[in-house]
Amino acid sequence: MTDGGFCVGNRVVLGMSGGVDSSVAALLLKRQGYDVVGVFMKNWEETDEGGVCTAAADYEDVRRVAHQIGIPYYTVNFAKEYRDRVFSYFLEEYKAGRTPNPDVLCNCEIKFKAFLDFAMGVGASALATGHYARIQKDGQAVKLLRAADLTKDQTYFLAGLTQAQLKHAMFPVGEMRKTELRKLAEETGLATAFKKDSTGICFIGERNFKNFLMQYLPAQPGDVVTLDGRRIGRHDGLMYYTLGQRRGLGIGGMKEGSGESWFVIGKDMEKNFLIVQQGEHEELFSLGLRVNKINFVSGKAPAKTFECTAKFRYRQSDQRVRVTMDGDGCWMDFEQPQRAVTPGQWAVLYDGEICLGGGPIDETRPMKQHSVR
RNA sequence: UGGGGUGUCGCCAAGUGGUAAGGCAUCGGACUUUGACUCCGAGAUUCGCAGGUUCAAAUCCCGCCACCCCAG
Repeated sequence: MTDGGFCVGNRVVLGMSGGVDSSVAALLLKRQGYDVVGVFMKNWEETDEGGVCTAAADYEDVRRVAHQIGIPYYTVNFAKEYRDRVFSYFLEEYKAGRTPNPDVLCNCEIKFKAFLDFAMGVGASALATGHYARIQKDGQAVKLLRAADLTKDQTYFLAGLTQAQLKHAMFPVGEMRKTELRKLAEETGLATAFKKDSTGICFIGERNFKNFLMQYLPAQPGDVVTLDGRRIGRHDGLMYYTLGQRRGLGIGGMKEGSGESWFVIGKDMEKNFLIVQQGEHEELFSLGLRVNKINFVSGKAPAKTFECTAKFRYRQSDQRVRVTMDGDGCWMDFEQPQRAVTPGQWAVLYDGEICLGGGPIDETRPMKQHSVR
């Protein structure tokens, strides 16, 4: 065993999506001598707008890659678990006017819970995925580190995981750069070598987001208003918009005004107002935030108060913050005002390479208090 | 049915004889395993309508239509 001693057996269950990353993960694990079992998760039953079930095509890719590499492959279905533990939360958050991040929860509840249980149940000593992240052994504990390829780092989505979960996790592609990975896939002739990276909510896929939400959350049209109370448009429902959003407002070319774009700066759930402002101003920024329930990968906060960096949404550059623990949650004060920090999204903390953990944003401290009229 | 003003892409708006700026919105693409932001690209053979002058008009002339304002 040269895997750092995280597992006692030789069997590894690998979650295979049908994408190039998990395909290469399979290749690497196989080459390292593991007893690799590829498993495709089908966690969403519906077809896309075109009536196409993309899961079938993805599973076909899993089959081809598994054949090429010479590993067995299976499929599991956690659609019920996904609906109960992820999608229901997702809808509740939107109803409450927030902007949830289902994929962070999916990792906590599905991939590294239901799926991990499944893997353990079939005798695997570890569960591997194609995530771009790294795990480092630290005594009895494990640390979650950013991926070697910082442009692909996905630790943001893994910040909700615990020691118990990460001790059984393997991220084979975490040390690779994406370009190297593509090259390896191509050289090996993997069927997925040139497959386009997938985006969209994991397991649900790319959609016209608004139309998708409309299927579950009926439209509740209301007024689009400015801070001084002018009604300058109509919206289809507050849940279809997020803070900082520009497109889809349909506001343009008014006689008065600066000619700049309009952005969503707030929602008045009581009055069903979508509050917008022209141009990027203080009302769009916040100085701090609160997380009511924060997870630390290590199991506990590093200190009562500490400084580190943080991301408030995926692919944002790190920002310096001061964290002050408060019960199960904490406050974060930003060194620099941050644009469009949005409740429901995750605030994820980093200490250099180490992902410390994170939690969903519950409230923000606006740079400038504002309310309509 | 008196006077004045205005009609240029969905909206705002340059352009006053030389062959339709720009902004917002919209659409397409890139980026992206959330939702956004961002970036790139596209668009009026046509200037309320119909004639006329001119080598050439959105820009000049004539008529009509629509809207606005002030008077009544």
